[in-house]
Amino acid sequence: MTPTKQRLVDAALETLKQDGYAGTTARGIAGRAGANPALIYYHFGDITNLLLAALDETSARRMQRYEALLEKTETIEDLVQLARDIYREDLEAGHVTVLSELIAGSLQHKALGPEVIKRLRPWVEYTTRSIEKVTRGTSLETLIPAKDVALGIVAFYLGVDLLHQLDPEESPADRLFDHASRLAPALGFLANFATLEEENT
Amino acid sequence: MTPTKQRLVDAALETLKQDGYAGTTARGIAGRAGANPALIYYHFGDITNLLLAALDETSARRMQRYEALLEKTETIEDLVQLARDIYREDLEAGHVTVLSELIAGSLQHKALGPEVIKRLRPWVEYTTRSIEKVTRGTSLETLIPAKDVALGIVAFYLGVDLLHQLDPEESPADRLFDHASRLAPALGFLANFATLEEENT
Amino acid sequence: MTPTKQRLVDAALETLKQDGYAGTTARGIAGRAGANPALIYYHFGDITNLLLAALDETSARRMQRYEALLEKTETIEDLVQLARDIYREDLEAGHVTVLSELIAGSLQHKALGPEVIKRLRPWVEYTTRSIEKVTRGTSLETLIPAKDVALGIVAFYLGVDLLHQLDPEESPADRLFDHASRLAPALGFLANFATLEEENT
Amino acid sequence: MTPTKQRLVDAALETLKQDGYAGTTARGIAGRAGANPALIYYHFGDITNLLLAALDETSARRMQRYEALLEKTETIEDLVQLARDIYREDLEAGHVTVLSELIAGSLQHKALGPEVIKRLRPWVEYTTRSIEKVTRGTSLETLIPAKDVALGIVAFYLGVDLLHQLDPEESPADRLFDHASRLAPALGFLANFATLEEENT
DNA sequence: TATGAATGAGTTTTCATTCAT
DNA sequence: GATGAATGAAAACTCATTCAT
Repeated sequence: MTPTKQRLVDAALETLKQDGYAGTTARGIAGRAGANPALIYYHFGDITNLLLAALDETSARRMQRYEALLEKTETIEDLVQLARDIYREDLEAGHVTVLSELIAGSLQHKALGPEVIKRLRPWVEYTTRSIEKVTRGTSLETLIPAKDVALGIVAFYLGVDLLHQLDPEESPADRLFDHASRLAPALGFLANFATLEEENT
Repeated sequence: MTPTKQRLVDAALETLKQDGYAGTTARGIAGRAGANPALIYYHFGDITNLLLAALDETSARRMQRYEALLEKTETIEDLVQLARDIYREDLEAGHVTVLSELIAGSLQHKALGPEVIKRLRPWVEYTTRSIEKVTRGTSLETLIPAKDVALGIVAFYLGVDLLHQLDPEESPADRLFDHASRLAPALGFLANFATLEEENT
Repeated sequence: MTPTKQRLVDAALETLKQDGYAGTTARGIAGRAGANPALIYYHFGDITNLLLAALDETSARRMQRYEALLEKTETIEDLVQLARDIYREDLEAGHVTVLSELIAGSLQHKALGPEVIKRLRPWVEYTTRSIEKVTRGTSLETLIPAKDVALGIVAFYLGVDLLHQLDPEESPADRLFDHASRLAPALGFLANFATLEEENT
Repeated sequence: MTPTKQRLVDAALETLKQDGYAGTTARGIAGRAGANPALIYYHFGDITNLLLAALDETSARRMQRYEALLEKTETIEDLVQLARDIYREDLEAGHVTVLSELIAGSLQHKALGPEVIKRLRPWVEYTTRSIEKVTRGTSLETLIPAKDVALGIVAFYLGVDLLHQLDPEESPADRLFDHASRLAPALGFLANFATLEEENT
């Protein structure tokens, strides 16, 4: 990847984070990249392609990093910690904002939707795998399908990020993670109870 | 409110739902309302004001309706049902989409943010009250502050709506509500257990 | 028609004549009309629509005038004179240039072709009628179908105009009309001869 | 001529035929040639030069071929047949389209005009020679100057091609050539008659 | 209240062309 | 000879907004 192409990708990410999808223009991106707007079309064909390339890049980088973190995750307590680490990093870096802005924008630019879906799928799978890993062999495994929980968690991340865009002070996530950490051990107990319940049914 | 104003408000909501914040233009709204674009400026000053007026209206209507539903909500099981009813109605009517698009758009139009916050607050309060109502007197009351849970639930709704905009087929919420219904009774038990835990700490 | 709309139409015609299809731009037209380029889109939707509106107008004006001339045309000699009068007027006013440039441009803008065809048809019909009028009842009537000759004449006009665009000095038409005037009486004779020929076959 | 230059020339012709002058761009030509756009400037200086080189080439090829055909042309009937053969070949190969598009484009690019005139002249001369050859010694020789007729025929070819660009189905030429074949013998007779006429004047 | 016309700044995108390699 | 990157100008078109009526 040419240095200029890279700068355009970085600038596109930055612009999405700062100005949102509706505020992301070729001029804005090129300006931030210190490049000529025409280069966007030379390198990417159109703006949407650049935005998707940017999403690809940020996704690949994060996935690589988070796969490493998943390696070391074994227990539910670990998982809560992993979720919290990822949350912090993503929020600060604005990764989820890029995603939520592209989703919001996909109403206007219908072609965007399917492309974003493609790029969201690995994250749902990652989350599913994470859940399966720590619940495997425990009774939690049968309580709720990991994939459903995963989708719920992804939705939750997106929503929290929206709230954070709106009001960085009022972000509920930190406190919720505190509570989750506290309750994680109990979750194991609930699992057993739930299993008994089901057996009694 | 004159009929024209009303038509503009309705058209603004419809446009936000269909085309997203980035695709919402004066012409588009006026066209849908069968009105002259200049009327937007005559009646609302600018587009943003119209969008906020639209958010006000849809919020007021829903709040009135949902307050009534809350009246009849007494138990956790009722609450799960209430959550599910609201979710269905909101999703189908696109109420949450209006909100999430305005939040996404608030990155571009910075003045939008504070105004949206103001209009989001009643919903967090409503959710808080709902939780408090069904947990009052139970040990759940002390487990997690209702307001934190409420913010989490609002975030979850926003996120689910984003996913639904993206791919209406893959919406996770229905299945999650099923699981929640099933687990609601267990939640009561967890509450007691958690309380014991805390007493033991 | 608004004065501004009219000025845009006139400016579009003028621009097509002076700068050709490839040199016809929104700015150019608006500049000549002393109007804001955005008005083209306000009034006509896009440039192509304006060009077609211009073609409509110039066609309507000419058709009205030339119908009047046709009224007084009775003999072959009259017809040659009519052809010459129309040729002079069209060439000087650039009417045919508008047409030939739009035809040339229709290779680039494929949607243009069918629209131009529609607007060319009345001229072929006019020419056919003219020929039929002066040959009706004579043996020329059976010699060559009037419609074929008409299409040939339209083609000839277009070609002459192209040559005239290229080199106004070398235009062949004036001399050819002289020859035609001289030979017109002979044409009557040829007609009879041809008929005899056919009868002998 | 290097293979690349040749490919650029061929691609330029093809682009003119397919997309017209207004649709002919450096990228388009280079793309069709499988070459880098910069090569156009390396080899030809600018686009216009390439287009003229292309016109030169196609002209030279056709002229060589058509000179051979002229060798065998002796009578008026032969000439009508020659005209028809050339017409068919040119129309199918798009040779005349190249010419008419360049003429149409010369309104925009004023420098194009004189260059195209230069390259058109040999065709007028070729046509003049053709007419002179078959009329030499006959009374037709004095009827209309061959050069005037030649210009008229060239104009007609250009016009027919324009109509053919517009609507390949409605092309009038085939039928007109049929009529011309039929009437060619009569033309000889007209010639004599005309001569007598002139003598009587 | 309502409208049609108008505007200026902005949008995405394309273009011919240049240049370092 | 050939290439990929780059550029500045200009293209078509859109937008929020204003204003006279």
